[in-house]
Amino acid sequence: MHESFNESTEMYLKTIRELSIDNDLIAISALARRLEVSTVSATEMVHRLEEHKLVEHTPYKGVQLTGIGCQHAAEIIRSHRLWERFLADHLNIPWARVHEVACRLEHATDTKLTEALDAFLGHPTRCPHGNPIPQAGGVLKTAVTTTLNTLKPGLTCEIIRIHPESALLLEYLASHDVKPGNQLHIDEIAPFNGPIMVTIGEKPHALGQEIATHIFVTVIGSDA
Amino acid sequence: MHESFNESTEMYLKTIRELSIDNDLIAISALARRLEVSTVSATEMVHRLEEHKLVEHTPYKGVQLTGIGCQHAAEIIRSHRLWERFLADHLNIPWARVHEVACRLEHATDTKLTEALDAFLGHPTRCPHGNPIPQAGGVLKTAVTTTLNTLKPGLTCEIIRIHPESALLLEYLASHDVKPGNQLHIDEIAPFNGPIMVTIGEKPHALGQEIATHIFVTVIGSDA
DNA sequence: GATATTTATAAGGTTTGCCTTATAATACCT
DNA sequence: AGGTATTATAAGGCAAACCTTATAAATATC
Repeated sequence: MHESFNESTEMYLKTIRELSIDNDLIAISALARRLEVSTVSATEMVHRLEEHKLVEHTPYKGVQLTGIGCQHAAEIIRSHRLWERFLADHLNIPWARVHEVACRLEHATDTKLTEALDAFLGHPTRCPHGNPIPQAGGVLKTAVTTTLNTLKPGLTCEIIRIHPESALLLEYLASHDVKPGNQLHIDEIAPFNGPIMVTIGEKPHALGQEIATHIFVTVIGSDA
Repeated sequence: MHESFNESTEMYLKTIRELSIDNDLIAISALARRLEVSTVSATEMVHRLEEHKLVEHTPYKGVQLTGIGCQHAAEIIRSHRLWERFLADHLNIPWARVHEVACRLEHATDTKLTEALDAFLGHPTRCPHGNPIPQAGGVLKTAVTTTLNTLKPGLTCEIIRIHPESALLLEYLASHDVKPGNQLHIDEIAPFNGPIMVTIGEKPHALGQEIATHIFVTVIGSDA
């Protein structure tokens, strides 16, 4: 039970796990999009991963992680989120930046290091962006949340997590006070997939529909 | 002024700097040996580095770092040694292991992260193996030391640093109490490049000549 | 100065992960 | 059922860093 596969392999495993809810099938096209490679390249790589028994590919349907693949993906995500905590809490690196730094560190991190880091941090349960940190065994507990794009005006919510994360997205959200723990009121939703007008801490913000799919919240009240 | 070159490039730069005292010429064969690649591959790579103005190659003589190359090497070594301090002091990873872990982390570390880490650690000056941590500008101060293999029996020394480091070497040294700060008495030196018999904290140890070249000490006393 | 050793170069190969373009197979929709 | 869109495969290529084997050039040694 040692370390890492190579970085590319790890990125695929991690991305598949990030994109799938409950280990459902992920379209290779979606995977390719997120990894910023061509679908041909992604297909090729998926074949390689399949040979290593890390994923299963159902042609024309999608990919999903095998047990080993899933376990390994969890380890990468675990180390990623622990690093994020360290970077944010101890090195004072800005909330929006820790993600991309952790993206690099995660591939240089073996199990022993991950566990040492976890102990140092006092076994945190969530990353700075609100996402749960898988446990050493790969188990992950997710709170019941909704994405902002599914809600109606008049509701007040607490921001719980941002997912999936990306450097650009986090930078944008940080500049609009969209961070876990903050309260948000849905003022209005413009028609034709227009922006969602919200208030966060007295300040109004307009959030696009696509961005809203990354914002997980729990409803805590209603105007009515 | 951004980040890293690729890992391979960084390994070459770092190794050249580690092997050279005072930026003197390093034989490509020595470089190849340390990097565990063929001399042909090392030569090839040196040409590539030369094109990027990171090294200068004098045929049949050796390589040396250019200003930029040297600066970059210093940054890698800086981050390496800072990581070692973090791993040893905060994560309680064993003295002999931190080197190889840091070897991976260093390539995932940019200048901002390095500086944040430096501040967190309180600007340490030496790694756990006694080697000086280059300053942000690349400046490095080395204490006046001798390697153990150059000394005569009857001398008492303080172990100052282990250099160059490698996982195997450190593991061996750790098991023989050869660590910076410890005192060492040279009991006897066997003929024909035989082992150096020493006493460290009441316990006798036999150290090979090659190993002795990695042990830097200062003489603090003599039997006579 | 001749020989042995070290160093450099040339030629051809491998692996990994990516690319593009083109075509074939399947799925989805009306 | 037919047409469009998606997905898969085939073919050919590229760059980086390695490899081996063979030969040539420079240096070191006797």
